[in-house]
Amino acid sequence: MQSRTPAPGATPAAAPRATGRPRSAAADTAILAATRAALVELGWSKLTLGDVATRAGVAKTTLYRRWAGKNELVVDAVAALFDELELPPDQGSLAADIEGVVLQFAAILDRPEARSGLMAVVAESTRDDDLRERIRASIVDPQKRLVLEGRTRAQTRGELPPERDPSSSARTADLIFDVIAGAVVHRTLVSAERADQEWAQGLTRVLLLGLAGAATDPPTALNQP
Amino acid sequence: MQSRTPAPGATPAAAPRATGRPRSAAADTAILAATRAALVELGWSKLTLGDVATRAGVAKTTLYRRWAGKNELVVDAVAALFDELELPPDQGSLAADIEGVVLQFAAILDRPEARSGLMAVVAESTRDDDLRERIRASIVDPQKRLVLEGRTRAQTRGELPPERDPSSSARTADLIFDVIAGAVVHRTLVSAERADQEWAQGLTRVLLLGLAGAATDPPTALNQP
Amino acid sequence: MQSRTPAPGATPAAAPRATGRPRSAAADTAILAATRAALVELGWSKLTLGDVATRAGVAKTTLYRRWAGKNELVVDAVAALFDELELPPDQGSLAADIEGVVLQFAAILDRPEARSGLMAVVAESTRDDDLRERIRASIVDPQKRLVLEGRTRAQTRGELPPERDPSSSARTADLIFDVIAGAVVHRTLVSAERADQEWAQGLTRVLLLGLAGAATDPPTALNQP
Amino acid sequence: MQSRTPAPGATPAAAPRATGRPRSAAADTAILAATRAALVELGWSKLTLGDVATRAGVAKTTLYRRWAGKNELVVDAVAALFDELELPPDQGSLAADIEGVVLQFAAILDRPEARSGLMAVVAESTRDDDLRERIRASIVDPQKRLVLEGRTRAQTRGELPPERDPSSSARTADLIFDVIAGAVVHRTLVSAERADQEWAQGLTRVLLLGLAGAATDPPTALNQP
DNA sequence: GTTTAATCGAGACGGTACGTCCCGTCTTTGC
DNA sequence: GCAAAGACGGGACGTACCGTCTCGATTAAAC
Repeated sequence: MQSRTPAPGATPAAAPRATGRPRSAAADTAILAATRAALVELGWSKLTLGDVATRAGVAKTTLYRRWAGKNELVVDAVAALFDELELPPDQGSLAADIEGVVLQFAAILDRPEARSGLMAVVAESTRDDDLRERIRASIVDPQKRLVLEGRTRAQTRGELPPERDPSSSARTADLIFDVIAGAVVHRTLVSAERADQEWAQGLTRVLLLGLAGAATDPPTALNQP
Repeated sequence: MQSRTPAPGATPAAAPRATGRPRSAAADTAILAATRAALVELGWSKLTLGDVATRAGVAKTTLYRRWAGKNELVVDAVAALFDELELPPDQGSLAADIEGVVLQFAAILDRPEARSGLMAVVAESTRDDDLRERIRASIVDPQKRLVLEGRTRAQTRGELPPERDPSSSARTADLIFDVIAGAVVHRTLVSAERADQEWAQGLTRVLLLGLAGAATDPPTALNQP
Repeated sequence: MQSRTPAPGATPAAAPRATGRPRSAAADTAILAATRAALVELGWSKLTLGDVATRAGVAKTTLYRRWAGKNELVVDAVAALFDELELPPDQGSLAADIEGVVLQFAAILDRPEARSGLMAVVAESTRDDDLRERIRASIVDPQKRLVLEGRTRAQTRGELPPERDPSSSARTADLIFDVIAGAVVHRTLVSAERADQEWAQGLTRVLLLGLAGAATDPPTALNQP
Repeated sequence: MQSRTPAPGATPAAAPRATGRPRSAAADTAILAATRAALVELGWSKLTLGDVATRAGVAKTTLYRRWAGKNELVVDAVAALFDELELPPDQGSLAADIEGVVLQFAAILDRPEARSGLMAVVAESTRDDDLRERIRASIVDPQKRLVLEGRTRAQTRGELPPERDPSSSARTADLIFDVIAGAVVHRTLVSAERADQEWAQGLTRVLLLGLAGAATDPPTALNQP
């Protein structure tokens, strides 16, 4: 999770240092919480690391010892919001599962610390490959997992046929993921409308019908009316 | 286009001031071009207004006389990229029209000045209603127009039935727009993959099949398999 | 007087810039006064440029625009104390003149802003030739002038013979100056005793007798008893 | 020598603690040597205690356990340079003795670790009485001893009359000491010229003639020419 | 041979000041 | 009255050291 030093909890077997005063684990928690609080109050652009340190009751140096900058810090702070992201208990149908995912994502984007924080780091990531990889690993991939789990469930239920071509299958999953995540973000942040249950149902319907048709029709058929 | 003073070109008849040296029209062009160049070289976060002024061969005061700040300036600079957005000549089918829109939007997002500039101002707009309105008026609405024009064309062609319920119709158009724009953005910036023709075809197919089904099936049918 | 930019008042004919807002002359005065006040209250080592700027009612940037650092600033601030250094009106005798110079120098070193400020910059100057030259020009040379004037007066009065060998004459003046200034500094700062009138008379007596003897006796006589 | 704890070697009888790991004697030596090395390389103002500790191969805590701060450490480090200060074997004349003292002091001030270190702690001592006392005890008094020894020798030789008034005698010794030390420091650090043998002879001559005259003439005679 | 206690290295900690960068405003001269 | 130029007060940056603290590991005298 840290940027400056490898996460110590990730590999408990390999302790990189055995000497010196150990880092305070409480500091990490306090800093991330303070970051989210500052995001809510001030937004990304007015958030300062000095202020975050003060809120966390921590020296600025402690903060810089763990994170390389504002971007990395906010990614970790926002990523924690996505840790609660779980595919809800089996709803009995693919449609209900998709709708659940959409609403869960919409609920996160309803939180002000996610709204400005998330888009801001995405904007920064357009010029920083490390940052994009960081976002992918700690924010995007956990979401994507839900899409893949949902498909597995649907296949178990028999709603979807088992996959034949793995590469085409991955491409489809990517497309669905971009559509779901992209639509929710665009609706919420650009169109500035709530992604409520009715809207989620509409999106789900279009997606399911589109996928059902795509599974049967040849891909090029639609371009030849 | 300006933020501080109403655009002089818009209403040439009503000149609010008649004395003193008139504002240089060339300065506006130079400033916006310099802004785009700085976005390409430096990205949003490292772009400074002082640097833009220097690049444009203009004093900082001149810049502040015309724009209220970085956000407003970048919105105008990026908005100019969307001026070229046009529904291409009738391709003969709804699918081709949609695909054209998708690719055109993808082409704009391929430009580095759009990538970071656009997302950054969207992030800022989450805490600034004026800015969001500004973005909507000069960037989002021109895109949305394409979706509406495409539907009209398809109705003229007979591919789509004429609208019955105007409110449901608007809701559907909004959904499509959020899906298209959101998917392209997510694919391009978050997943960091090119939105090429093959991908555009896949998205178009899902969309068309979804819409076709949604037009016939009752909305709730899918939730009751 | 400034370090960053050449003193504009020094060469009124050559104006280096004709455009832009001119520098505030009041700021210079306020900053130097604030520096002396901070020296009195805090001493050299606890003096911070940020604090000086605050006391002067000036931004830190304004201060850095004019001086390169703490050393240069303090040299100028202390140098102003030496501007008042004047050979007092003719006292009628060389002894009285010397005593006057000693007491005047002692009076300056009695001020706390001079005590720590002066020695600190001298210490720094041991590793910075520019700084030493700066000290020489604005602090030491004005003092030295008094010694030379005093000698001229004494020659006019007939107390001292006119100079024959200019180089030996300069060497003697340097020696006298090092003795006077060095003794006052050492007495005041190292021995930490007041250089009062009684002490000044003692120093003056030794100096005059030593010089009178040196003018008559051959230099090497004393080493051959 | 230490500041934090009483010097253990000074009073070997009174050991305040008898158990636990004893302090490393080698550490003291290494730290003082490292301090002098750092003074030579970096000068006073850029010398940091962390760097000294690293150079000495010692933890920062070890250093702080023995010295209270930079000032105290540097005083001890510089004081060691004055340990070698000895009145050279009897040269046969007061003049030669004085000249020897002057040259010996000049030799010490020729070393870069003394140049900036000494003046810097003197500057600090203007606001710290403990520090001044420390400097007096470990640096100034050893020098002063030479002056007193030189006078005793001269009296033994018959060059100087035995003292009659002890208080006036002490005053004269103080004056001579301030003149010698002050002149050498001023010549070396402020005038930035070498205090070589020729200069030392000049100073010695003035001093001896001055003292000889002062011993015979009434003090006030010179003010009434 | 244990115990005991102060030492050692290492390095994280809460702080303070640094000197720089940029902000958005202002005060000039000149067109 | 606008434009270029640049100084202004202000705020945040990221870094360097400060002097303190918490670690586990020595190390020698006391038991």
